Amino acid sequence: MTAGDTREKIMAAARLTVQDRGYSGLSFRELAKDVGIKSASIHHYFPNKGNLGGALARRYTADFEDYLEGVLAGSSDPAACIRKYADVFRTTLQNQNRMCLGGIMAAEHSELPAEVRDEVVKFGEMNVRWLAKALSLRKDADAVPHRALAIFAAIEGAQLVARSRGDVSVYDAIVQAYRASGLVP
Amino acid sequence: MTAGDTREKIMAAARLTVQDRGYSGLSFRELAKDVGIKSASIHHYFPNKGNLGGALARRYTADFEDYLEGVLAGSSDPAACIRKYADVFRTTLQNQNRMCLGGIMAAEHSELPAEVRDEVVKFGEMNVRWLAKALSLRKDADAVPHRALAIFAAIEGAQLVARSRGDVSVYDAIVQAYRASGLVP
DNA sequence: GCTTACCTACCTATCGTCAGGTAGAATTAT
DNA sequence: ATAATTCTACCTGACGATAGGTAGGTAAGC
Repeated sequence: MTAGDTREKIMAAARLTVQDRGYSGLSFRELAKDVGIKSASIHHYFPNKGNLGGALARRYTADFEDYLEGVLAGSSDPAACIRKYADVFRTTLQNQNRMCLGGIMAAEHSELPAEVRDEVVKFGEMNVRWLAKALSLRKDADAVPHRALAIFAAIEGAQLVARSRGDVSVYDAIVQAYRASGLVP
Repeated sequence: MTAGDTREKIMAAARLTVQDRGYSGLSFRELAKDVGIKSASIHHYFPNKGNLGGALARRYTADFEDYLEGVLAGSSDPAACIRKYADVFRTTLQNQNRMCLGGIMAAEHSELPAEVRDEVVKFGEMNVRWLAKALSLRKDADAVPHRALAIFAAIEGAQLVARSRGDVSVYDAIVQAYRASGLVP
């Protein structure tokens, strides 16, 4: 097997599980079964669950940031960029009613080891930073940092509510209302 | 002990725990310790965890609805009513960084028994119904149902993000931005 | 020969749940 | 009025399942 392959498989499977069942719902035994190894072997790559959770969130943030930078590089229209941003959360919902890793982990805040909590905060900060950049593409934009934070929170909330209903069209309706109100460009 | 007193104590303690650690974080043994009885005794009042969770969410919805009806009875200004609505979520955060029961349970969607899921949906529906009533106090209000849904989602998201940061002022900043954008009256 | 990448086997802790018991209050029968 | 019965509100003590984690072994590759 290629070097680092198993580690990647573990992270990929773990991410999908956490996005569905949360960090608390992630178990080494089930994860090992998904990957095709034994649970003890996961400890070869991640000494403990907190370490795995932290790595997961860090990677999630990095991957998302990469994608978003690409979006920003390909368009200078805030509305178009933020539409693509919202589409990511929509796609996640469509993927078997999954949630944003940062969102589901935020809800689990009090059950999280410190190293995971820190990464969840960083994920949020990255989102807000990017949204602020996207908003700033329009020269007359004002109150950018607060508005970026609000859009991030609103999108997370839309996903949360839509997930509880098990209905992507609820997400669409909410985001549409955000646009109608002027919150989202 | 007064009849029904223990049952009420169980529900009160369980509600606080779930608002902090989620439905998955609620254990019969810890709950029993909080109440001052043995874990097996909880089954005398609630046959199983799903039943307790359902009862919890139902009560949470009813209590909140009672409060909100009072708000609507005391004012005919949408902005004032919805400010009081948002203040409830703020107070919850101030109560040791707790979350709305409906919000935290929504994140746990895939781990929830059907009877709890149903109550979570009903909680959301009640919120949206009330927000629609509050918005309709202004005669020229339009797109009321969608806007009500959007406000509910946005407030839940604001609470989620603020909780992950452990900072109520983040909630305040987000809600302020909602108002500035026109989403929230 | 040492490292890497696994494995088996086990540990301790905790989970929801249940069978069965008990003291006392309430109800019913005589 | 008293005795018999049943109900309420708990208890003890255990069940099987599952959790994260660890010690130590093995087989392959450099």
